[in-house]
Amino acid sequence: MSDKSVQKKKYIIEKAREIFIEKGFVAVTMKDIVEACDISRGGLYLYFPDTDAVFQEVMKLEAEESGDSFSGIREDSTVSEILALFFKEQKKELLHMRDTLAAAKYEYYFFKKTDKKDNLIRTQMMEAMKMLEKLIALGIERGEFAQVDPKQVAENIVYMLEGLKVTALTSGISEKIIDRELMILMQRLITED
Amino acid sequence: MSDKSVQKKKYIIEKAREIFIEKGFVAVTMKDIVEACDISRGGLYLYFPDTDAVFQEVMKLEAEESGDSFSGIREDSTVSEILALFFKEQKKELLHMRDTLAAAKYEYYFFKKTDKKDNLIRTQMMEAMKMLEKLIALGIERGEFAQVDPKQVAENIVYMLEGLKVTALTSGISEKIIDRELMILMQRLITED
Amino acid sequence: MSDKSVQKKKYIIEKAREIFIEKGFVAVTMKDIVEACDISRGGLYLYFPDTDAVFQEVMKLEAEESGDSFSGIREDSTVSEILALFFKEQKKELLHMRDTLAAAKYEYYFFKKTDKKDNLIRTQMMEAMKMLEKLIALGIERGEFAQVDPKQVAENIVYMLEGLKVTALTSGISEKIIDRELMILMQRLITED
Amino acid sequence: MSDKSVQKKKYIIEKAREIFIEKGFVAVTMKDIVEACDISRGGLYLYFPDTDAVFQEVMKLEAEESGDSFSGIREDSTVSEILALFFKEQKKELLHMRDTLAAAKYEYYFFKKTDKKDNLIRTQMMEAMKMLEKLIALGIERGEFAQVDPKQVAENIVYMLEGLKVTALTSGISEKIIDRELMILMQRLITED
DNA sequence: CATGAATGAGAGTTCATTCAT
DNA sequence: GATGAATGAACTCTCATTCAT
Repeated sequence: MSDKSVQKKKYIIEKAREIFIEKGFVAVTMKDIVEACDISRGGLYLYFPDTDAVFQEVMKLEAEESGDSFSGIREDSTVSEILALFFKEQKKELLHMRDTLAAAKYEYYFFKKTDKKDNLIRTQMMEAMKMLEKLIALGIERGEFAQVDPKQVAENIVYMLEGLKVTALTSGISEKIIDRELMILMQRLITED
Repeated sequence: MSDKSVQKKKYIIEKAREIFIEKGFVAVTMKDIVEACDISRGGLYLYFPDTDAVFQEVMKLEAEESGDSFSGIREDSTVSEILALFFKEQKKELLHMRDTLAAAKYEYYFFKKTDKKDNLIRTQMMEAMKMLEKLIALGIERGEFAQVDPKQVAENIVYMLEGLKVTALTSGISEKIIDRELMILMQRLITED
Repeated sequence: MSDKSVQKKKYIIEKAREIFIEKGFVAVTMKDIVEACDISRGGLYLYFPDTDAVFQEVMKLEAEESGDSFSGIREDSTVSEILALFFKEQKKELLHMRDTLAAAKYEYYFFKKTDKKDNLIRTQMMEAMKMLEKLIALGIERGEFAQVDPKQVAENIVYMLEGLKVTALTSGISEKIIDRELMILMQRLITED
Repeated sequence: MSDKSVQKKKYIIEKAREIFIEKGFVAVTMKDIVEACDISRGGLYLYFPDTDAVFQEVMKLEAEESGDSFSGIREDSTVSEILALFFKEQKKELLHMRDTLAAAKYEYYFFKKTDKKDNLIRTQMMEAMKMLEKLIALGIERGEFAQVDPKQVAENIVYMLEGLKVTALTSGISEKIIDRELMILMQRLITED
């Protein structure tokens, strides 16, 4: 694919992303994307065969870009500081769930009979779990955290975050509650059981 | 509405429920419902103007029927027993999320700009929270539970349950993990902080 | 299907027949049929899923209607007279092949991987062969025809008629030639070998 | 046109031929040809404006190449031997009609309102007739054949061959029947009337 | 010459919705 | 009330054809 093609494909993905955020996955038509991108009817099909393919690429792009996280970490940060940063990011996301692909992703995976292996939500949850597990283990090692089971606590955190996310999407969730729940999660690490 | 009409309406709602479980909310068409019910195209419109209206009634019916819960509670049950029963019910649901309206409900509320007041998910979460809060307060009063903040713990439980539910829907969740997470929730009530 | 539906279906088939005569099979679109029938886009799909289905019914109707042949036969006709009538019909058809479904049928069967059993062209050829065979056998019995092999001559006649038909369609064929070829076929029966 | 151009054009024609054999004439698109040749979309248009033009050239090439027939004829062959060779060639073709352009050609001429002069099927039929006529006349002269009307018998043979061809395409035809029908044609020349 | 991205016309198909019976 | 035929809007998808490079 030529350089220009790559650019155009990326442009389509970015435009489509906005639509998926707004309308979810199922409700989005190829026509919606065509109109958003202001390209011709057939033009879109040069790049993607269906909305599914577009959505996959949208998710892929997002996954790549989110790799930039934790850029604010300094070498000499304590584990608590890093974790605090992680929760801060999570809070930011929770406050803007409506401007996020989350709902579309949920929709997509609710009804896709997709191989468990290439389930992005699962993959990202697993990655988050592993990252947290390592971090917690390190915190325990350094004496910052209580003697908890790192893996178990990591999983617990991730499930709770999912709960907060989906609640934010369906019912809305206040900053106060977010703060409180995240606080509980953090304290559990520090508090002696 | 005549008696026969009431019956027919209920019949439609029950058939439609199966479709919403299978296909979610957005993907379901009036045609799907007509075909599932084996009624005439025009016939459905006598009862419901669109899928939205059908889905609302499906949810309403389900809410009414789920009121039958806690039927297994005996007068002399301890609070722990009641809570255990509640978690047992939750576990059962978590193991069969795919045969549940949950995904359709999420889908529905993700993209409905609906009045916060008639958001059934919210309502049901609130009810669950209040019920749990009272139960926990009672448990504390009776000395069964530790001195926790009933409201806060109730909310925490509900959010975690949401997290497990949505995870079950998108990625699947093993019985082992369900057991463990529910166990953690229960222990937190009993354990001395 | 209601009486009205049956009427409408027949109406569609008749209109479609004209189009198939004009354009063959492959080139005809559902849109062509819709426009010829002056019905709505979706309307046609209530009756037929695709052009293939329409064409099948067109052929079926034609097969039924062509059963009316040989209505001019009298009880006391000689076999020669009957055969002459048959050839007269064939001549009439050969002179108007362009107003016939023949080309569309050929097109249809050239590229359809259809079960040999439900191949209408084949079926009709076989029927014609059998009919001719019986007739010739009868003619021999009655002493009208020479002692030929009825089956073999019948087949020969049918293949030759196919040859004349397809030639008429691709290159045109003059009445003179038709007369001569049909004459040869007839004479072969009468002439002593 | 440069030498390279000529080569490329021939290459396209050969590839296109395969497609026309497989799909007939009407169903073939410029895209089909482009893909079969693995050339650029625009590239094809440099050589041919539409499928019609491609098909014409395909037929032209084939006509030229088929001129190689009768290469097996020796100077001292009898007319019967030459005719037998001709029928042998015909039989071979009849047994492999599906790997032949015949169906596409029929399709093409069924619906082309083309000038009778440049109708290749007609031209080729006429040539075959003339060739046969001469051959038969020669056979009669040499005393190999009975005193038939050469022109009339030649035409008769050609029409019958058309009948067998089109039957082979639509319904299939067994080797046994081919043999018998060709035998009948030959015998008619030899047998005394 | 050659490429292949881009366009837009047009065919296929599905459904929400209406309405005569 | 109930039916289901009919309509037409909306979407999907494919190609012939053009054109900048």
